[in-house]
Amino acid sequence: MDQYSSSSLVDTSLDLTIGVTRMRVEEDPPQTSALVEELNRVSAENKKLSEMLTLMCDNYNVLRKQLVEYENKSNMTERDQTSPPKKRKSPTRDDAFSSAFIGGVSESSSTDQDEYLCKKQREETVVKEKVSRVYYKTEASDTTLVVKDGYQWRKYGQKVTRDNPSPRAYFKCACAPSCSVKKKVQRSVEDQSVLVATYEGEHNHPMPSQIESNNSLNRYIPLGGSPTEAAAANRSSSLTAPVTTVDLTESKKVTSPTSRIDFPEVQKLLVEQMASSLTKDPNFTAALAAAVTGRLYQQNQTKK
DNA sequence: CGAATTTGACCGGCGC
DNA sequence: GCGCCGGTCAAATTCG
Repeated sequence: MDQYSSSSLVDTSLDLTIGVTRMRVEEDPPQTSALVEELNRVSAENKKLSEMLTLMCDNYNVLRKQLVEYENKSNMTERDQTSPPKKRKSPTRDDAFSSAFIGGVSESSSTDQDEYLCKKQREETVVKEKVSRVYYKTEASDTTLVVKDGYQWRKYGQKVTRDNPSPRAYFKCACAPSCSVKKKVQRSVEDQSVLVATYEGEHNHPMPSQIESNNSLNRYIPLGGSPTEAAAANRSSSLTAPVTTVDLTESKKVTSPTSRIDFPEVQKLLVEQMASSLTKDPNFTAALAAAVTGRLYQQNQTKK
């Protein structure tokens, strides 16, 4: 989580200024100067974007800090309160944040007087489930509800729910009954190309096929965050370009299979994404080609 | 032929 | 009490 926030440390800017000054050759034909100008403009834009990214990261850090403070405060006040019994609500209908939050409360509180709450907590302790939600980006045309997260799952049901036209698939861990983790997979209402996987419980065994999940051709990228965030990220990129966003909703207490991705891997992925999106940009390739030819041209001139 | 998936039936919680 | 809805079961079907 915080590891993402440190993405501000990742230098996302590409050194496009290479050779720009040296490219000012004696003759400097009008085409070259135009390209150099374009290159300058692009590097300025790149610099501006880098600054914006840094600013965004700073803002994120501040917001994150405030969220943590708010969480702590809420935990404190809820423990003090002798709140009236609330109507039971299905945990699956809660969003990721509140579910994780409720889980946190049930773990930490032990001094409640209210009989109902005690009973409820006992129930929750018995269930002892940690709920986390992960968003995966897929091809929009891909109709399967299969999420390759490294674990093996057995599908035991599928249902069309009221709030979402796309069906919801129910999975149990293949190691069941020894591992009682469950997973629900459904397409996001907002963006059909985003799969929402809700994990209930924690695996009591290691990931059986980490390599498979990494090398799979049908590579799913955990998006995290909200569907809107994921959808927005999807809109801003090509369909094939994988997108990774920061999961703002997931509590540190909640562990999901995808949250185990260590930072260097994320960093590598980011670099790959940037590289692929840049190489797909015709403007960038044109500018790069111009820079290279310019450099070659300069070398030829100096040799003479 | 066994394992995995599909799909309709069933069950329990919740709101009215 | 009844109906709705999400979740689960298990027989039928498909797949390797």
